[in-house]
Amino acid sequence: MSVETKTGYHHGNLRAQLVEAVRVLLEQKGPEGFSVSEASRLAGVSTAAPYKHFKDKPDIMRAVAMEGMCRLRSAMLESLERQSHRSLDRIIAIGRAYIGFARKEPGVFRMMFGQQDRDGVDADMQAAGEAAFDVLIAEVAAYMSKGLDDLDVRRNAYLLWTFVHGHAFLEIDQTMAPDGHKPDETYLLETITQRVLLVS
Amino acid sequence: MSVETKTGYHHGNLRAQLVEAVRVLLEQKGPEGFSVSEASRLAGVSTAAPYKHFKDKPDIMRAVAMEGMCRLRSAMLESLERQSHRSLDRIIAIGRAYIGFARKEPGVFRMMFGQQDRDGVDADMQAAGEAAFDVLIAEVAAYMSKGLDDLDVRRNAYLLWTFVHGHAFLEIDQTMAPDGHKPDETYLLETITQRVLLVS
DNA sequence: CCATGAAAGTTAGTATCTCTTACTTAACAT
DNA sequence: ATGTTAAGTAAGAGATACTAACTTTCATGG
Repeated sequence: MSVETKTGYHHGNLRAQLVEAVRVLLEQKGPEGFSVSEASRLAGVSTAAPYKHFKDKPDIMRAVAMEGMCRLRSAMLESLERQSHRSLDRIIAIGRAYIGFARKEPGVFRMMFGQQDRDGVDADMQAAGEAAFDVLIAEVAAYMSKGLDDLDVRRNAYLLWTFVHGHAFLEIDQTMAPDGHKPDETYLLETITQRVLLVS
Repeated sequence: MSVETKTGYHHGNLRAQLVEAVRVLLEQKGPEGFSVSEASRLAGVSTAAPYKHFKDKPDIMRAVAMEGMCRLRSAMLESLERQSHRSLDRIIAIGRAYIGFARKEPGVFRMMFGQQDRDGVDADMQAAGEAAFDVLIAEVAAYMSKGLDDLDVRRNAYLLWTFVHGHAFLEIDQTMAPDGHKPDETYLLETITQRVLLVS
């Protein structure tokens, strides 16, 4: 968790530690509020050192986003372990994991999605995003007893995803009223899951 | 549309023109890719001039976001003009306007939501966001023949909003597959509107 | 066991950016 | 006319992103 400082001349672990430092700063100060220099100081190296591992600042941000997307997928998978086979609860659990991640690391979460730099998204990032989405697809397919490529499976999974994604964003950007107007999250998850999966 | 340059010593319209210049640059180069200096040059003034109108860079971004939120609300309202009274199509039209705005100005759209700077969102921004949401609330209330503060109205409106918001984001961040997997938008809007409003 | 090449640091420096200070211009109210 | 003040400018401090050129360390083959 803490950012360990280096020992000798060679750091040995700088790349990973920079990503971690940037992650921490991103959450603390927001996307505009921190610098590569600051991350370097946190890691205990000179301000030029990062450029041995990354092309430029966006390249670092991409690495942070990428690592976040992998962790999101892991969290989604993990949430399934405590759920019984083929119940709606499995899908709700995925939604909770997704929203939980956004709440815990809003800075990284936003970075994971707002990334494209000129003509579209990085291919690796897109693959990672699809891998996370595939976790949901698999559960929806299992619940509906249909194949992974079935059109209704993909449609329903996408509907569920848009809902959870939208709620996660509205939750971390507090554009909604301070709370008074916002429905209970459990109610939301159960309702939307039912309306998407039980009606069709 | 174009950024007119100033005439005399006093610009006369600098504040508005800076907001416009930043808006253009934001769409062209992304949130990290432009500077206040650049916007100043676009407007034909010195790089110090903006600070007569804005406290700092985040203050400018806030103004851009604010102006965007007002335009979004206008677009939502406008979309209703062509719809007959009390039909589901009115709600679909609002969704289309919302998604259309995001697609047309993804940079501003992201800025409108990812704004909070330390302890929450600017109060004005929050009010503007709620004003936009209120357009949807009013239509849902009318469709359901219930009051604006009815719990079911607010729940359903929020469900619809999360869906459209999530879809808008996934659309502009192209985290999904290039198109192949993405369901048709008209299908999505109609389906979700029906499942939220017809089932309950 | 040593030489050598590459990986991964460093220092120093450039161009640019944000924002401040002190000064200047012009518009307007009285 | 004149004084006040809003809204510009110029100059500069401090920080940043990134590059170039140099240095240290490690790993590896002869």
